[in-house]
Amino acid sequence: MEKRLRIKTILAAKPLDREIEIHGWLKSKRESKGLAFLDITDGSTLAGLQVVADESLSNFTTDVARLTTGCSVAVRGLLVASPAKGQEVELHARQIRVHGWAPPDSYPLQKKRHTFEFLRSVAHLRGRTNSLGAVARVRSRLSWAIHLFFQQRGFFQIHTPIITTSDCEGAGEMFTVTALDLDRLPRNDAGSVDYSLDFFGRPASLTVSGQLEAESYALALGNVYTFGPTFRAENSNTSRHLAEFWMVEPEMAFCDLEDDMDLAEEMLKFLIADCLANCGAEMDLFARFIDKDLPARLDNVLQHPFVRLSYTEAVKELQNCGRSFTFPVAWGIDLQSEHERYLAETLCGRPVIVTDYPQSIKPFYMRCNDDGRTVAAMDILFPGIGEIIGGSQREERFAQLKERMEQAAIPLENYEWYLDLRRYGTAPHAGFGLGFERLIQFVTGMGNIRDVIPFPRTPGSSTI
RNA sequence: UCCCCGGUAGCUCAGUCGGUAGAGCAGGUGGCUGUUAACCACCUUGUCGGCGGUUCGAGUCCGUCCCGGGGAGCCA
Repeated sequence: MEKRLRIKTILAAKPLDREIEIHGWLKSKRESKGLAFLDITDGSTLAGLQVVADESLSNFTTDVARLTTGCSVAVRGLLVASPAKGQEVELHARQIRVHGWAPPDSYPLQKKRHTFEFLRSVAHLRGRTNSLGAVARVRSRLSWAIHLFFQQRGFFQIHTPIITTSDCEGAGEMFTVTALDLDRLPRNDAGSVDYSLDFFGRPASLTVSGQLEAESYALALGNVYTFGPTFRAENSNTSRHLAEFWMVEPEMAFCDLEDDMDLAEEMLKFLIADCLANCGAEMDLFARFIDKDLPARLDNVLQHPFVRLSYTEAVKELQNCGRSFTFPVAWGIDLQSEHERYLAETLCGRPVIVTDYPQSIKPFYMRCNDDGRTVAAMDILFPGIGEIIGGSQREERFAQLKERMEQAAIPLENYEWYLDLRRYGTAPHAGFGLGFERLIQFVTGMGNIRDVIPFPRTPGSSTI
């Protein structure tokens, strides 16, 4: 007898008229006289397996009749073709053992639709629902597909540090990491905290980006990528922001902005296509229950080249489109959500890459263009979700980089190592950052980023 | 952080002009040899987010705080 067969395997192989054993959770139960139909899922796939139980089971009245949604069971029986509509095969139980009960007066999940808002309050259980389980499987697949994409192309994964002692990485508020006793902080003569007594002998934080460290290894191994957690202490309360999220950051030596954009576009299309090919059941669920337009929107991304337009062109389009925006458009301003939405959704109707932003609104490490007022930056804007990728060609020229850092008041003493990359064997290089959860949002159609990560961290909220 | 909306049974929600609490689902009991969100009958379930105020009377009106959602800013 086959033990511990997973339902995904059973539904694919359909080992008919064989005795098998499954383990899973009861999704729903339907009873007639002396007969019960149990829908069992084990998490391996969206679909459940129908188990047919009758009174000949020794524990039919003592156990089987008392089963409710959420109970975990082991079922041993014969897999047969189903005589009724709705499923191809079913398992005729010869033995049912209860692993664990789920008292219905306290178990929060019911045989009905719950709001995502409610499910967030039971984050430790919500993976058992169809939709959140599907999100978890898609997330896992996308994670794997990211490694596939880069490894197939000869990129090396670099584990950049989670704890950083760079004062400023130019990407938002940081979480402090300390081993000091916060109730009894050591002070120096000036009255400020004496970090020389802290664990690292200097201030430390959680990383807001692995880019700078990735640059170091790009200038050693050529093509590298990072994929790990990232932390921002911004007080952002939106459906697109987390305090802890996962970011993918490729970095390539001997690579310009054009190559960077090509890679980003190829990667996004690869990831979407991979998900459609390998998570069919989950994608069908999202199309049915989450967003009816999802298949068309994904197909639209796959079928067309992304529109590429410079910031200067984008500003002209926005000024001449005849719309009045809440934030007026002028060359030099940062594009607002309403502007980005117009570009991606109305003007182009597909992903747009906006390039060559004004130097004044972008970080110091982006490469200055020959015009002296723009930098070789690119943002990829997706319809419905906004910025999903931000990238640039990096400033590889020592003098120009040092000047930009001084202008931006970056403490050079902490970045000598970064300047060394330009002092010794510098090379043109470029990279970008992809917000992993935003990608999952786009692929699944899920509206709130808190529902595409198992245990979301947001301002004022990190239950579990 | 700002703007808007919301918080009523385990869940999803209704609750009129201020007059004393409702439905569906879930759960329980019974019925039905094959159900598919099973069905039929009956039954159970309340700190109306907290505190304060107005009123003869507050789920309803006012103030305030807490929590959640949507949007904005910032970003990925």
